[in-house]
Amino acid sequence: MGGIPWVLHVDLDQFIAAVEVLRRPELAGRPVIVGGRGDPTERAVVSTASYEARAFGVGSGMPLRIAARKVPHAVILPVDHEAYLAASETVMATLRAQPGAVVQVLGWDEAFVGIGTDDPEAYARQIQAAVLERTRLHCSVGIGDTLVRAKVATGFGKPAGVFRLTSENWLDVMGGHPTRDLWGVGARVSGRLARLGITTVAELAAADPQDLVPEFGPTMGPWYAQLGRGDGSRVVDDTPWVARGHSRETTFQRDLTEPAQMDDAVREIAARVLEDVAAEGRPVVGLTLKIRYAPFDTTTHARKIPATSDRDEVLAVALDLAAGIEPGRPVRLLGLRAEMAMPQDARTGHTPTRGGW
DNA sequence: TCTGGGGTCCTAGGACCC
DNA sequence: TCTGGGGTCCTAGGACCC
Repeated sequence: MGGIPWVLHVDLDQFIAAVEVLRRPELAGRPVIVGGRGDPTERAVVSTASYEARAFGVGSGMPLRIAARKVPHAVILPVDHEAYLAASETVMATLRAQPGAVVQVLGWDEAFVGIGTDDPEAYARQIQAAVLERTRLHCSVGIGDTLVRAKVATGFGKPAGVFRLTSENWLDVMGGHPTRDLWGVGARVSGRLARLGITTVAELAAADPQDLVPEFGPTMGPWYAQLGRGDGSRVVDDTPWVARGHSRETTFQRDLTEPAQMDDAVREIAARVLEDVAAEGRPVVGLTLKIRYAPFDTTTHARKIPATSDRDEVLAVALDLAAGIEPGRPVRLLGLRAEMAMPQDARTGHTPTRGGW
């Protein structure tokens, strides 16, 4: 494949809501909210809202209860992981089928596509058409000369558009934006940057990386400065992802108060984690129990263990960690994460790090 | 606005070792 | 018996993303 190397970032538009509307065409044009088990009286949050629902101020992460209050006539649906996974796999297969494409999956509804071409816009339109034809789903495409610029560009293309962001126009387009609009800068970090007198992308781009070290450390400080410039890796890496671990957690509809209930919950969660781990055929090397006490006070207890694939051994450690739950405090959530041994080739191979981007 | 679930990575501080 | 300086491993917590 000839031409200049480009990074494309493909992002499905309102993915989850779109999948739901596809199988229930009568919902088209209506405010659709997907979250939890679809019951707004339960403890749950919004996974995705359709554009019609977003117009009422509903967004992902919002408690379902609040969303339902804001849009009383909304259609509220339960999360259906299988359906989204199936749709996602079709989308990713379509991307991989594009001539010359190197595909790096980022999640259910987004991926980087590396391609050598002299007309990235035409290639992007071709991708959109192929995805639409195969799945009836619309996507937006960001074009960039780095991963970061491609990822940020997509936001300007939504919905169903294409936008190009390179070193040429990065500061013109992004310079005046708050640092929060960068991929990897959240509410906390943007606040800490603001205390250093840095509120815009242009200011972050102009910052001396070394000046950020005292606040953010030797890895993250320079990384944020680089992010401000939009610089970083240009390499789309299609190495299959190897999970570091698997976890399950449950927010109880009513807080648990009895130790026996908590032990039962840990057994149940551990069984599900072990199922996920067994599917990988790799031994467990560490466990982390997550406890959220009412009202919302979260802590973790972790332990490294000698590599084992024995379910009873893992369960015994999980229960031992659970013995550290403070007696007398109502528990809102319990979670368990199992860390797995990395396969030999993955350990020696390329491992993506935040600093590396 | 009473706040999910599944991930990843970074940092700080203590233990321990030489 | 006023106390160094690395290095590594471990745990807890924080931050971010979709």
